[in-house]
Amino acid sequence: MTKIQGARERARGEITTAIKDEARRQLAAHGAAKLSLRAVARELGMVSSALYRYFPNRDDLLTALITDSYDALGAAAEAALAHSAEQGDAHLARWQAVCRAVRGWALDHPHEYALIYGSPVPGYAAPETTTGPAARAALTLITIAADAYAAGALRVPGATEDRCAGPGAGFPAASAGPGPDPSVPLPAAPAPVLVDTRDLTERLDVALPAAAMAQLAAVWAQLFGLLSFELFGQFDGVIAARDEFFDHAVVGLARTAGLV
Amino acid sequence: MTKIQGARERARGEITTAIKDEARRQLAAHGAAKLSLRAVARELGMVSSALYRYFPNRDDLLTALITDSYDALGAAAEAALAHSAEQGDAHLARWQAVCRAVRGWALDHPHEYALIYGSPVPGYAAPETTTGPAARAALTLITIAADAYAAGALRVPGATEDRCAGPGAGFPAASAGPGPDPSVPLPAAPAPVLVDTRDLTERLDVALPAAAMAQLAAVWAQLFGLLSFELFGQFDGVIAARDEFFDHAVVGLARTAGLV
DNA sequence: ACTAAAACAAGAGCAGTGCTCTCGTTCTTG
DNA sequence: CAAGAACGAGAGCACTGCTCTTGTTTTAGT
Repeated sequence: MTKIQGARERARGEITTAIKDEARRQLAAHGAAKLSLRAVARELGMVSSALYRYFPNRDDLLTALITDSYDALGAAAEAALAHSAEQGDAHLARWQAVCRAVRGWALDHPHEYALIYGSPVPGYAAPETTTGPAARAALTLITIAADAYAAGALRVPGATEDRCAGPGAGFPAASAGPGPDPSVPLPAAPAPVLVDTRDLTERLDVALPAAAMAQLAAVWAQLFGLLSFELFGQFDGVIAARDEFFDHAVVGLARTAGLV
Repeated sequence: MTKIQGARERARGEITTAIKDEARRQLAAHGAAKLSLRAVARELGMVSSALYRYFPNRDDLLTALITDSYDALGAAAEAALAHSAEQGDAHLARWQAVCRAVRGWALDHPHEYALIYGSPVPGYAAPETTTGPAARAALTLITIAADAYAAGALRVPGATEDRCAGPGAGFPAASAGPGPDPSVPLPAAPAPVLVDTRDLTERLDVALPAAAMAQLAAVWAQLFGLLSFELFGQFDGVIAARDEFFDHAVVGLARTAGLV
């Protein structure tokens, strides 16, 4: 009972990737909304109906492209983190490296970025299978924060006694000056949010206080606000120095995340 | 030579708004990508070709909807600011009111939000006419920051000597504690960014340092990262307490903007 | 008040789309 | 080797955005 199902399955795999490749090409050329099954089939030298043997409908082809995009973004983020970590970069430098990698991938694949972080296609709802790859990129920043927390280099909101509540060496508490210094004791997220983020830390199995995870969730979303504004033309005629603007904003995000 | 061009022009205006209303209805029902000129015409009891007398093509109808959406969002933000200001709210409270109003509008009109802040339609480029209404909502937060700056209640990045460089009463400088307190002297944006934002302050005619405007631009984009994540389903299964999460993130944004 | 010109609604038509069904053919497997 | 599944090809349906033509209505100039 050799499970080697030979030429047919192999051909099916090849044709499936060929379809996705051509679809990605059309995506980059004409955008997601104009992605046409017929055009993909025409370009591949097959008839449109034959394509339905591989993808039951257009939305399923889009789903495949979406999961692939999430995976590609996650891989880029993980590669950046690995490279930065093996160079012995500090936490902030790793954070910047990952953010730059995410932006780099987005700039290189604007249509795929729009596919996963832009407006969802109308009737289409992303299936459960996309949540895993979607979390992959976010997990890189989360692990950086968790590493910083373990090293005692993460400011955790709401921690008043010991501002740096990591299990490692304590962070020296700054004696408050005479004036109001609103930035020192960061306000913690309200309780319902902490419930959500505590659940999140357990599901992701990361050693991080719920308050820190709440900051990370907000920062993660805000990062894509920057990217979407840049990619969707909202900064046109407003910000010209895109690289510098992004880098500066990223250290601000690191600050709100509690990173040094 | 009375310029009263009577019934015809009036009818044209009425039909134009009727078309846009029906298009908005279809937008909310089936999404932007499925907006069909034929369906709009059918619902209005006219033939599809007659619609082209009012909008030369589908994209121009979309453009009209986009400008209307920007205007509606801007009006909502301005109304919230006016209402908050006449109640004598502090700067932070006004900031929260405007952000809540923006989110409220977005939640009430998700498809219109996706139209203006989601992925752009493929071949379509927003014309110049959209930049004005697009800036309207942003201007409300900018004026709040400018008011705070005038009142000496805005932390300006890079201002080391007098941390609060407003023309009003000085902000008491906190004596730095023994430990590193990274949050007190906020790093200013790099020079090329400041060039952009200085130009922006001049064009918008607001009395605000370039460094503060750079923070505002980043914060403005980040605000829509939060909204897009919520509206586009990126928070599904992650954050359940949406209101509290948003409110908490908004005060964080106010902090990075320098608001108290 | 009459006429030329502009604006208009309607219909037919074109090229394209997603998707379904049927028809032979080819490959896999018991 | 034969039953059955998978496959490519084609026709066809209902729909789309858009163009062109036709005849009617309203406006504007004399």
